[in-house]
Amino acid sequence: MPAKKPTAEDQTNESSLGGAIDAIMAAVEQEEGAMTDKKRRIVEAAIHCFAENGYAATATNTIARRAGVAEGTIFRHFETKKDLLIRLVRPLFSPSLLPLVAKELRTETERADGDLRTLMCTILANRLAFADRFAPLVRILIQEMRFHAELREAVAENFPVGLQIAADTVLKPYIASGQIRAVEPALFLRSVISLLVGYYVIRTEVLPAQEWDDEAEIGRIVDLMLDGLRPR
Amino acid sequence: MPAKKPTAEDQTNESSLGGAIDAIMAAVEQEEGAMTDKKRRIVEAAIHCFAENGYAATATNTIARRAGVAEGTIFRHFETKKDLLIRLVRPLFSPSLLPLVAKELRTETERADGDLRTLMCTILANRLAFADRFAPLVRILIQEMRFHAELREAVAENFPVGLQIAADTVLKPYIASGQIRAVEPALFLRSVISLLVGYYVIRTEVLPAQEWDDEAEIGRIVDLMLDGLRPR
Amino acid sequence: MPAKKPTAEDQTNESSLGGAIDAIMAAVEQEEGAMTDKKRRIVEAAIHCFAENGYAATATNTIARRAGVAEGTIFRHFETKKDLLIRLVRPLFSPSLLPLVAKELRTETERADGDLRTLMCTILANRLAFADRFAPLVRILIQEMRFHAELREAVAENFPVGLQIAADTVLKPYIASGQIRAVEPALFLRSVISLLVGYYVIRTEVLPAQEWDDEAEIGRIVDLMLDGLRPR
Amino acid sequence: MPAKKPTAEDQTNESSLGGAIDAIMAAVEQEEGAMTDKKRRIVEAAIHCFAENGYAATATNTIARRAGVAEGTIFRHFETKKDLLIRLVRPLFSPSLLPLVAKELRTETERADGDLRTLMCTILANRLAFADRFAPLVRILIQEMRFHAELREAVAENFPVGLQIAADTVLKPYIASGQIRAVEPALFLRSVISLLVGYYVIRTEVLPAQEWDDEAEIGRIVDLMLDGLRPR
DNA sequence: CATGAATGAGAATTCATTCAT
DNA sequence: TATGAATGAATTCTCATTCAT
Repeated sequence: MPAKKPTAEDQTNESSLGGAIDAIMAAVEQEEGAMTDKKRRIVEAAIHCFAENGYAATATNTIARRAGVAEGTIFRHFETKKDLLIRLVRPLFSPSLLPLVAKELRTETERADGDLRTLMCTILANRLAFADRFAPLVRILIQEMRFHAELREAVAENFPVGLQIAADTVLKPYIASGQIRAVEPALFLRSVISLLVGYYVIRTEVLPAQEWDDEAEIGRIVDLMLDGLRPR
Repeated sequence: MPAKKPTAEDQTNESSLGGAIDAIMAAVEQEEGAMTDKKRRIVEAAIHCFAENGYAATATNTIARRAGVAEGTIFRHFETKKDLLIRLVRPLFSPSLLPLVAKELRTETERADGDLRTLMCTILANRLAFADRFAPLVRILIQEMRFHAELREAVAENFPVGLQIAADTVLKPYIASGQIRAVEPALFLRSVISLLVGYYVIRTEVLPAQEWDDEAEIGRIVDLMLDGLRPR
Repeated sequence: MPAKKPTAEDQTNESSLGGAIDAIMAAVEQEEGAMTDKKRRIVEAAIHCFAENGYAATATNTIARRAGVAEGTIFRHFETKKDLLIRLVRPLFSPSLLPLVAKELRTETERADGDLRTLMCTILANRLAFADRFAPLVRILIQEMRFHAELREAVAENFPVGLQIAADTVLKPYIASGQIRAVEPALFLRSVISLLVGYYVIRTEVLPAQEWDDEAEIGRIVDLMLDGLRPR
Repeated sequence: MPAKKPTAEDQTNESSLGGAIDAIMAAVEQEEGAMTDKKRRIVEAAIHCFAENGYAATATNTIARRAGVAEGTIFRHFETKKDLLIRLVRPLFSPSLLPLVAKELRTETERADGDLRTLMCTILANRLAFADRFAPLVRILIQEMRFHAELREAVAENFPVGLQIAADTVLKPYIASGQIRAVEPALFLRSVISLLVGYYVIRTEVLPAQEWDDEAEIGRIVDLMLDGLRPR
């Protein structure tokens, strides 16, 4: 018995991904169709490994061990290692995901009932929740985008759509009603995203040990965006 | 050596590092001491390769070929591939670099002569120039930080110092004089950095093909920061 | 599988291990469990190479070529080159081997029926046969012991047991019956082993070209041991 | 300053060779002629390293560091690594060494004045002293002989001479005078050497921690040789 | 579907040796 | 004589992928 037979035990369930994995697996399943148990475990393990060590530094052998399957099994389900990467990230651009976000946005807008501050807080909070839910996938996407044209293209295709939706839904009505100055939509979006991403990175990567009160922090960010640094 | 704004051309041809490399090499040389010609070429090639393809996906053999040296020569100068990575990035935390930035900040503050908007624009412009000058190193640092504890530690050690300097030099005097509302320094810094980084990424990574007018964009960012979205 | 006396011919042609290899492979198989054909061939080739050129001077690539397998295959079955070495030598300390020797000793003792000379001749002859049978492994063990703590430990663990058995089975009864002077067991054992090893080395390493009559030589050694140099 | 400059400090003077090194260096010097300080240190370091880790596992770089010289310096004094090995061991076969031993033997014989036991004890004690004095060289010789034809040839050329001397000086006269039975010289020599080597190995390699009383042990060995195991 | 032994190209690293200074 | 940077072939080990079972 030369090579140790991998077992499910080998899966180090240190689950640094938190409950996120369930939402992700659901999204992946929607893309991939029905999955056998082994395939599901491969996907899960690959997300773990890619997110933690990066694509290039992850051996298929490592994924197999973590998934508790034979190395060959991976290649029964995914043509190549790269194919695995791409199909993992794909759900992020699922046609069912972006419209969902758009719909959420619209609902939030209606609920806020014209109160700009409430609206922005809700939007940011929801985006933050989304990021948390898909954190490992997003992390993989961001890490690997630079090195894989396929991923870049997927982003390029889908991102503008999201921006347009956001601009149309949020920005225009409020500029029209005079509650927001006439800023460029691109600047507005970039700024909101930058501030949110900045907070997200600090919270999860730079100072994860610290206690964070998302609601309060988002409130401060929104206030800064709305009122600026200068005293009124 | 003035910062050279990267353009789309740089993305495609072989030397995407542009003139930046000279400033970097000078900084590296200050850390490493006198370098033989071959060692210099190894450093240069490694920066290129790591920045373009990532650390894990770069073979030492590739670096050697690009540097025009034998593969063994790399290991005469750097104990391991990882050692090479770490010593490349080190100049970013050079004791001669951070104080320099601090000094620049002070000079800028004095020059602005109390005009907040001018000051912030100058600061952002200078930071942007710095990023451009050390772009490849910064890119390597950001890409690899997640995977190498040594890099994270170096950042953790040096970053807070920079923040403190910024807070003391810029924020406090202006809050004292009533030109800035009493916001938390952490929030202020995070926001400024987020907005600047967001712009930098968009400009160099997401839409490098577009023409960017740094001065104007920085002006808009500063206005947003100072006045907020709401009409005054 | 009777011991085959090595001759000068064996020294020069490729398979200097002669028929010994079969007995060895059986012992290795008992330790390693069922082995694939390729693994068996790796073991065989490694024994050959290590015995002939030493561990440090043997390239895994050489072993692979001799075994007719890909180099990678070696590392599928053995974690490192050193692991291969240690697992090769292990059968020499197999729990199934030492008791076997002890049992042989007892049988020999009984058969000799009190005749000391016959007994000692039988014992030496059997030990010589054992050495011949496992010659390559023994050679590897002796050559590499100095450089690998793991091997030394294995010897240190197992050797004393063998000595004790020998002392209890052979020496004590004969001292008790007055056929042997009251010598220290340690001295006795060391002497017998030294004389036998000395003969073995001369026969196989120093003067392998010469014809050796094992039975007669052992007789002379035993006579010397029993009667000494002085005329009686 | 990429590579650390080796200094004399790097010589780990844990001197496992004991005072032996002086006698050896004198012998080497007689072979090599006058030596520069650096060359002497190379020789010393090489003896250390080869004895401790074996020839194949010792890097010239390691020798250089231990000697506190540049790697290139080794090749100024010795054509190749193998040349270094061979010239190190050569003093063991120095024309000045073997006759010396022969002369010692004759002196010992005369002094013993016919008393066989005294003579043999003296001889063994002297041989043991010799082994101790040249231990590292002897160790290297024994370890590497199997792998280097040059060494084997040197042994083959010189060993028989020593045997002949021993036989003529010690054995023949005592057989003639009836103090020793008419045993084969070869058997006699082999036995004495085996017993002595056996003791030496046990004392220095197997149980070096134990306290050894050379004189007493040699006495026991000689008694065993002379009187045998059977009671008289 | 699943396995896991086998592959061989390629990875990082080592090392004896050369050579300009 | 001494240096140490440079070399490039060789070495140990890794890894994505294939394929017979």
